[in-house]
Amino acid sequence: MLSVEAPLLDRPRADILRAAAICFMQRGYAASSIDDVARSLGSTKGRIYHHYPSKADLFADVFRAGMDMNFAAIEPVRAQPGPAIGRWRKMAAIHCGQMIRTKPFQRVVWEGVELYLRGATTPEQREEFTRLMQSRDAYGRIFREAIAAARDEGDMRFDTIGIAEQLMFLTLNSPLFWYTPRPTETDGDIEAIVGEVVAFAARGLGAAEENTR
Amino acid sequence: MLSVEAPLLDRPRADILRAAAICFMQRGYAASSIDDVARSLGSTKGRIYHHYPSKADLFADVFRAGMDMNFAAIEPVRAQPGPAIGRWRKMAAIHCGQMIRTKPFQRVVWEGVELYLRGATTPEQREEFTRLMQSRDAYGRIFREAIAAARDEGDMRFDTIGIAEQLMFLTLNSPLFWYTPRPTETDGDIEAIVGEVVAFAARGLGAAEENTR
DNA sequence: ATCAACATACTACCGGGTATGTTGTCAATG
DNA sequence: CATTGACAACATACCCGGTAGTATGTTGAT
Repeated sequence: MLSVEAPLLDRPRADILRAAAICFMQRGYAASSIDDVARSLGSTKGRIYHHYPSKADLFADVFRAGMDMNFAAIEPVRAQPGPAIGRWRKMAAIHCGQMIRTKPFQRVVWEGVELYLRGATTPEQREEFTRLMQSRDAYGRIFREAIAAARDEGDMRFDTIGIAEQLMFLTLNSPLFWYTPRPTETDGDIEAIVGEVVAFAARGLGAAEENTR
Repeated sequence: MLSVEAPLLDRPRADILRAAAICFMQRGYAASSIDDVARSLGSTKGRIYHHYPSKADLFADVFRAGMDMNFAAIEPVRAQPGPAIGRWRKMAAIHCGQMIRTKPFQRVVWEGVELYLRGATTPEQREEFTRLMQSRDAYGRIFREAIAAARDEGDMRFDTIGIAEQLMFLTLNSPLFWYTPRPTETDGDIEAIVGEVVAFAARGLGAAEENTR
């Protein structure tokens, strides 16, 4: 599930990506130095600058990898037939699981969105970031259309779709901010957490109590 | 509502606080420079360092001011009699409104919590930050006890109280991340947003549909 | 022998912090 | 009532550590 290589075919870059993701997660983009990332790899800057032209490009590639993993994860259930609410429940559970299992990458995605919205990008980086944001928007639209369809089918009810989408994503993303892996943790433990989060989001969106599965 | 002076009695510091809050909100703590804050005040570093010994202390004081405003805001309804769910609904609405109306300060509180949890503080600052975190925990406990009581009274249902508290706060805090003030906005518009957010959180916590008021 | 994949050494600059002016106010004093 | 001295509230000038980025080795594989 943490396959950075899959859409990459590029082993040396994958190691750098993982280390960078963890570094950016721990200290944030601005407070992370390239030397930090290199040190956590037991290497030096030269290695990183050989593969990435700048710190911003490295960050952007972590962002991209995170989004790629998300798209890949929901792909199997994305076009599944049946009522929208069933599709949404599966997609939501997968997405929430991604936040837990690939947390470092997803925190970079989160911070990347914030950096973009704050306009904290140089004009050159702006173009690359805009592409990444379009990717994220496309991903968001999949969920938005699912809950819109579920509302049309009478399985959800909420007022403003924009607000509903925001609240839904924040709920599903919330493990990014409070989940910390425990040594003895099993897949079942994680699924239990995901279950609670998805249940909260579903009820919040006005869905009935777990009729679909 | 945006009275920084109230618990301060110190006008010059209040101006610095506001400017710092906005700066920290826009670029984040690490990427904000003291010169940035000073520039936004039409001044220079000297002014700020005359009132605050370091950047971290300035940040901590913005944090403190934000928490003070939150405590003051919920004070009137905090010990109100009647069923817990009614108290919670009012507290939740007030808290959510705070996120909108005093957004710059609340984003600093948010980032302060993150910095603390990441351990991105020097040993000296650690002590001050610990006090601030205790304040925030005390604030959180007020809400936690409210939803716990509401569950005992049969008006809410959820499994893990810890997760429920996290999801509740993230939902109520969410305007921090997507709300942007519009020029033509009225108090009614804001209250409409707050209403939707609180309704989402209430349903998420398993409350019935607005029977209490 | 060439080149990818690094390491090393170096530069330039930004930003936190400090040391040192400058100015207005206000209180005490002769 | 004018003077002076002290101090708060800043501004200016400077230092210095850290960091992004670059330029230049070095080495192993093909």
